[in-house]
Amino acid sequence: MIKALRGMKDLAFEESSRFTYIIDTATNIAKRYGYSYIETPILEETKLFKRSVGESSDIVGKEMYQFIDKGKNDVCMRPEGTAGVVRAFIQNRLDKRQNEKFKFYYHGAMFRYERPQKGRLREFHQFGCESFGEDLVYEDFIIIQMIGDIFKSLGIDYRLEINSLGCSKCMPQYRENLIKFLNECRDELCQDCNRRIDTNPIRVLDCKNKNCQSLLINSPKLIDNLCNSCSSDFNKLKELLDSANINYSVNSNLVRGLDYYNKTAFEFVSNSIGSQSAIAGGGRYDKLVEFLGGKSTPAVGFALGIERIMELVKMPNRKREGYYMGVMDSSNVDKLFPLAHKKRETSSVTIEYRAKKLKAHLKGADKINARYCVVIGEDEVKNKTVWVKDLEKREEYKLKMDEF
RNA sequence: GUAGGCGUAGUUCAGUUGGUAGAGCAUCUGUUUGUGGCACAGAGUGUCGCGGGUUCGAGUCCCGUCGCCUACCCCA
Repeated sequence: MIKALRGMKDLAFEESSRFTYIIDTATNIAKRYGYSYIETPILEETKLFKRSVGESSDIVGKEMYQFIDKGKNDVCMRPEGTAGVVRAFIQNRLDKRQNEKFKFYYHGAMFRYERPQKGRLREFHQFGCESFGEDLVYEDFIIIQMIGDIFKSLGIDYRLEINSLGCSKCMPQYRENLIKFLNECRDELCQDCNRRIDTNPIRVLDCKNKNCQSLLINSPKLIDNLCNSCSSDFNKLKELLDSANINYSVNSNLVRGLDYYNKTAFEFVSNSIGSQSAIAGGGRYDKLVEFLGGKSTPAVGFALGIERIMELVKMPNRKREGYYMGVMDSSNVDKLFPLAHKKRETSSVTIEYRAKKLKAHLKGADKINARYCVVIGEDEVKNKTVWVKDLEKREEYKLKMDEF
């Protein structure tokens, strides 16, 4: 038997309806916040991700679906969504329209070659938003509020953690201080952290190792070393969240996995889906557009992990909907087709081609959760009528075929 | 890549010290005339993941292999 590849899944029935429900809900809310849809290719030049996500990250270092295509291009399947959107933003010269704001939402498959586990697949799906051209911290707040709206609408409980990663003024200095601190306790830190000190020292901060965390209690904190601008933006953000009654906690060790973030960083976390608990993450990335060759443009964005959210979402109760049609004598099936076609202009219709007893038809209609069970039997043929039962109201009636 | 757990019917699982393969759910049919969800009765379905080995005999024991799940790492 041919099976789907490891870490790749089919979604059908109840699962696929949860999947589309999440996307529909997020889409509606994003539109209300002024976002419009952008579709970008799954396959991109490998360079794009190496430059944006960063070669020090595991995503680029060892998790990409990367290959040489038949035209000898070094390509890879996107491991995340932001880089492609930024590339499209620059390629379409939107960066040149400096006073305009652009807001895009997207959703689609992302690929990372990792060992699958709960909440982590090799092909997974994200819904995300990217806002370009706004450097005011208000936009950071509005984006967080929007994610809050999406989770509220989906009936999902979450914890919000925020941090500031500083900017090119305050980060380098902090980074040096941190490296100095880490080198002092190097021998006591775990192996992974020792590697990270050289590759990406900021990442040591969110090491899960308990021993490392206890050593880090005394590490210099970035939020204590922010420059004036970063610090006042961060305070403003907290103030806005407070006044909007959005609960959050400041996690000074919160680091984004991708290198392009600066200033505001946030993560929405759930306690009830196992180890992979981040259900949304994002922040500001003011340098990325310029870094990818565009004109300097501030930007903020986020992404939701759809599969992780699927574990949490409470679906609204499914209502009875549409028509089920059947006959009691096989010679009459043809009579259903024009009736069904007419109803399909506005409703969903399922036709049972096989003749059955009335009881079996009612069961069939019930099983597919139809609102109406429509049956043609002996009497109906004689009188040119159809028999209709409203399965919800439990009422039945007969209609002339032409009036149906 | 590492560690632990698990692979038996469509599905969830049971299967005692090795002795011809089981249950619930689902499906289909019936419970006398054309009335759903409930109840009752009946029916079908298996390369016991795959390959070796031990044995008169293996779902059960041993070895190998593949797959799935969870966790580490990393991240949404």
